[in-house]
Amino acid sequence: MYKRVKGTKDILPPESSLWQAIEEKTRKVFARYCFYELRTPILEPYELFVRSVGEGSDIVLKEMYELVDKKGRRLVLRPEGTASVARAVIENGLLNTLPLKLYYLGPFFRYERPQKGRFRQFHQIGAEVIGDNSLEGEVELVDLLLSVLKEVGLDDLRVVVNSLGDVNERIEYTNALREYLAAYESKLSKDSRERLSRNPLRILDSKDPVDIKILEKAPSILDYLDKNSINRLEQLIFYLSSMGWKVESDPRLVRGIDYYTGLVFEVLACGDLSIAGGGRYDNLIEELGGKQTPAVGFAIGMERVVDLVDKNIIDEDSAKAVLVAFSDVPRMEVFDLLATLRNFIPTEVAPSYKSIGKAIKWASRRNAKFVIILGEQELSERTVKVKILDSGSQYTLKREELGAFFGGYYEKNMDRNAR
RNA sequence: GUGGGCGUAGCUCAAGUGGUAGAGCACUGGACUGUGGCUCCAGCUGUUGAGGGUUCGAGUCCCUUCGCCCACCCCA
Repeated sequence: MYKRVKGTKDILPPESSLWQAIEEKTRKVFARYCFYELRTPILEPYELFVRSVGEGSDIVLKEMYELVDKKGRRLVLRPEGTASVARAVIENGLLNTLPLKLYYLGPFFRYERPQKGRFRQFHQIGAEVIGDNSLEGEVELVDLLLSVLKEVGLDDLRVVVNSLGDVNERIEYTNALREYLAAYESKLSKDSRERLSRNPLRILDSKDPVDIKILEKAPSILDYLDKNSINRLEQLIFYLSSMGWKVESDPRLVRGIDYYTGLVFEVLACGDLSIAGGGRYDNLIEELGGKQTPAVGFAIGMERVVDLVDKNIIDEDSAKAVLVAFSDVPRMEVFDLLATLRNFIPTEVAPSYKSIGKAIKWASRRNAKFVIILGEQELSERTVKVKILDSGSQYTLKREELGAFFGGYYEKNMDRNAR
């Protein structure tokens, strides 16, 4: 027996409907903000992520699915979206039409130990604003992020923001922090000790109680940011709060990907579950060979959203019909009637049972709203019987009358699918 | 990579200290042969995740292995 590979998932009905609903709703919000979809390949060159995410990052060091193709090219299954967007934007010459407001949605891959809300093949919804370094742009992006989450039915949302400053500010702060922590080196947790030389900022994220105690008196990034950076962060908080969002600043918020500069943020739902994150990356595009171009973006973890979302955002099961045809009805008549019915309502045929009762039972188990009965009698009269399962009432209709009968349902259901 | 929990029918789960693998749901048929939901009756479903060991005898004890879940790490 074959099994799905570790960390992957089959999304079955009815859960797949939930995924569809979330995707549809987010696309609608993106459209309202005039963001357009960019679809990039799942396969990317290995080097792209070494350059962008950072060669010392965990993602590159141990989490990428790498493969070598038949010509010896070193490829990876994309572990995140921003680098691909940057690559595509540069490669297709879109830097001449700034600003760009793009979104994407799809599978990503990281070789990690699976756990709640985390898979090896996971799905992100992301957006990037490229070629805009304004405060307004940041406000809009975070507002967009929260609007998407709200649209899919998430309510208890909170966004935490911080600034990592520019390159110089960050280096200065990193040094100060390292110096402070070095004094406590022997008391720090094992993980934190390892990070002390490589990436002391990450220690700020530690959940070890002793570390947290030590960090209480550690220097704050806020002391190393210039007035403009701080001002800007405060304004961002002000505007977003005025829009009704819950925003707070946390000088300890850092992100694990190297390309972030300036603003970083994270969205927490239902208390402290992190479901989305992002930030500004003003140097990435230049780093990847484009001209210097500022940019901000975010990514939402689909699996985490699916976990939290109220399952009943799925549109109530759209009405459908089951055709029950007696076994002596010529098959061509059955196909013909099916085709007619399907112009008006989603329809499937019941398997042939000995008794019509079984067939109706089958239909009701399948949640059909209507049962269409076609037997010898109906055949000779060119009619069908339409039974409404909820009420049990039944009508004899001529075939030409079917359209009118299902007209109301047609508009309600087909319309929705078309959208 | 580290630590913990768990693998028994399609699903949810039983099976005191080792002693004939079971129930509910689901499914199929019948009571009811052109009209569902209720009820009753009958039937179907298994290398107990896999491999090895101890034993007269292992779902149960021991070892190995695989898988799933959870936490850490990291991140969405």
